[in-house]
Amino acid sequence: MRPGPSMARISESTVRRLSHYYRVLEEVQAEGKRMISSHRLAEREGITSAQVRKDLSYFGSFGRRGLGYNVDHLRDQIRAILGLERRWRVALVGAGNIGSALLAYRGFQKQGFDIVAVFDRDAARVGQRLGSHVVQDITRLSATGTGESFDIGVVATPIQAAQEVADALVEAGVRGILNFAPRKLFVPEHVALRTVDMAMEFESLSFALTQARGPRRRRA
Amino acid sequence: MRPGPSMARISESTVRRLSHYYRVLEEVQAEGKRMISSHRLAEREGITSAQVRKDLSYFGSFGRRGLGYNVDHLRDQIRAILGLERRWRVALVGAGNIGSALLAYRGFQKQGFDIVAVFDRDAARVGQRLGSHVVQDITRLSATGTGESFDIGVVATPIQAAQEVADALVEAGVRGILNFAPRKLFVPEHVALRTVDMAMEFESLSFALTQARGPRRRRA
DNA sequence: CCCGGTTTGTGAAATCATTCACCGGAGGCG
DNA sequence: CGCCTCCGGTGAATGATTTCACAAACCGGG
Repeated sequence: MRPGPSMARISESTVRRLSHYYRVLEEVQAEGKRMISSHRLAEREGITSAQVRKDLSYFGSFGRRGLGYNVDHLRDQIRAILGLERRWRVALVGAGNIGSALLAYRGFQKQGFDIVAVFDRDAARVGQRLGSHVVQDITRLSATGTGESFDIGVVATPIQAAQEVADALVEAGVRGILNFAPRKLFVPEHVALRTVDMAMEFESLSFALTQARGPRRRRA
Repeated sequence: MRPGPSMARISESTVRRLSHYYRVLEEVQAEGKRMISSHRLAEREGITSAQVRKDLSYFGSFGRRGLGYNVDHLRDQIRAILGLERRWRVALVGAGNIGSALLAYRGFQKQGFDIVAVFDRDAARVGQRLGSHVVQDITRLSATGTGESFDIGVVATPIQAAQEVADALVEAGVRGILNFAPRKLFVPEHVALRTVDMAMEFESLSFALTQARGPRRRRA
């Protein structure tokens, strides 16, 4: 389970690329290929082969010189590294647009993330069916938490409620939070936090498009 | 419009932080504060004050020594830098879960991003009403493009269609693409690309949670 | 068994991003 | 006015990440 070398601090970007490699390997597997070189893995991700090898080297030696990587084996290794061999219990807070979309999309479940409970604060939504779930009142989060716990909490609420909800999730014992509200959340050291900020992505595009006309673009 | 110094290459992280500053400034404005220091701006984002000052310095000198930044003024400046003074015409491709959520969420419109057309390939969805839009067949993308053009295209399709759709959007003349499909897209040099990969974020959490129990966590 | 063509793993170098540390402008107070 | 405190702008130092470049491993063929 910890096959790698000294297990130094792994950068966030490395982990993100591991996810990408994993997806490419699934594709390549479906294409029936048995081996793949770092070079070909890289070109499908638009990065350099050295980057691929370096990323993998943090966790061990999975390739064979002169041959490349065995697709099945590397996929299994990355799967283990990312912790995808087990299933994760996810609590979703916020049954609005994004929350509903996440719930309806079955792809996460396929990867091992089970949304096992849905909460909302709005009385109009509490009690309603949403897919196979019944929306529970947010106050029941801690109550439920004592009986059956969650690994991960998803914050899909309006911006004003986000920090409060995050606190409640931490209270309920989650060890990771995925935040869709466009603001910085503060959580204890031992809780992992990732944020998906779509407004920010739009604004980043807006910036790029605005710049594009002024100064010359980056080199080829 | 280009108030800054030599206008060096601005890093992606700096632009992302500008978005954050912008949001914090809106909050602070609502609280009625007139001035804010880099230190207080930083602590609301969980970063250092030097980072704030450095980020802003790429674009000009907006503060006053001893006083800090004028909230209204700085907000306006960042708004201009991010290109949020104009409105952007957005084409949405994919009327599934994510697409519908994006359409229903009015927040982007408030920031200047108008979804002006919705496309899908699925015959079952084409022709249906979705909010105030009628879903058009994907093949009409290029046709529409000649008449009225789009600035930004949003790819909210299944993974298999994503590259094809991106190509069609480029063909239709968009200058930026926001991709929600969990795969690397290839677009020409002159088209800006941003990707929101929720599966990757979940996997990144899974990694963090898996690591947490093994080796010691990072320092305080 | 040796040679040539591949491809990994990895220190070293280069590049990129963040933080430090200090100068100088700004106001307040006695 | 003189002094003290506050705080932005910025070059220099540090730190993190990516790329380079090459020795060693591996296979196939003669």
